[in-house]
Amino acid sequence: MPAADVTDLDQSWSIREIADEFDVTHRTVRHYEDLGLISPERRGTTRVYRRRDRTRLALILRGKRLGFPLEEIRTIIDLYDRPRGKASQLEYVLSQIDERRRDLEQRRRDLEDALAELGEFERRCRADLDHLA
Amino acid sequence: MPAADVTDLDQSWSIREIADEFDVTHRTVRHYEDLGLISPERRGTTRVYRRRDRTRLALILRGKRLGFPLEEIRTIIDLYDRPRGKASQLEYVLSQIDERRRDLEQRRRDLEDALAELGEFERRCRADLDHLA
DNA sequence: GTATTGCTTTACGTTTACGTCAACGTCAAG
DNA sequence: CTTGACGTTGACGTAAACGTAAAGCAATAC
Repeated sequence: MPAADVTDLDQSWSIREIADEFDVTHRTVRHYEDLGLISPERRGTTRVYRRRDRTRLALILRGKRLGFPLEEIRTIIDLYDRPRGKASQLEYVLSQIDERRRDLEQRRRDLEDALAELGEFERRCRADLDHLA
Repeated sequence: MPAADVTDLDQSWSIREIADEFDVTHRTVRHYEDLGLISPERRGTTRVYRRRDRTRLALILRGKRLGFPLEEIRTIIDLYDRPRGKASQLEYVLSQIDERRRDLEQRRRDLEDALAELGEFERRCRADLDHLA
């Protein structure tokens, strides 16, 4: 029996299907294509999305949740996909990785701070509440 | 001798001073005021920023680094500042805190995933590089 | 057949987050 | 007293990230 799940390399989806699945509109998906973030195959004029496109879309959406602009997300995705046969290219990619990590770690610090403050605030609120009872 | 640092409750700053200090433009600061995120005193027509405004600005900018829209940031700041004398109000605040925490924790998961992927990618790049040498 | 459904492109509209003038007040320095 | 430096309020511009409407092709549904 043929695999019917996502691990099937030959499986494909329509724009509506992946849009629904990732909970975005088809317009959004096309917008990402306009910006060069995904480039689905075409069957005639119709877009055909494969596993690779799903992976990219997932990366894009996570990047968005993290607050990155689409252009920056594109450079990140391109970084992952860029050919890196020569040492000089690899060195460059490694430097980019380093830059990205710094960015992400700054965000993590901000996030931890925000969560800590939230926790402290909650503690005070609960104390106030206890005091009222 | 009078305290000359930020802990001085009476200290105040001009729009230019805090803009420079937080590395934003005065236009940005005024924009935040238009949206009701900060409301500095006025000496005549001139804006006067105090410690409370600095705290808010810091919160705003961290929110921005985390990718929150300004309107959402306002609801968060208002949450911190809202009067919460009655139990019903405290309950509401606590529910809001819970919602915010969920959001932040989702972001943290995304962030951890992104960092993990980046680490794995770096590992592969370094392996490729070693293989070339 | 025609009608509906789903895909396509083109193109203009909208919201957010400011940038960028313009036009003016005000206060200290020269 | 005029020149700057810094402040003010509009008001319009812009880039990003889509939304939305128009108009058309193409296959299935009746």
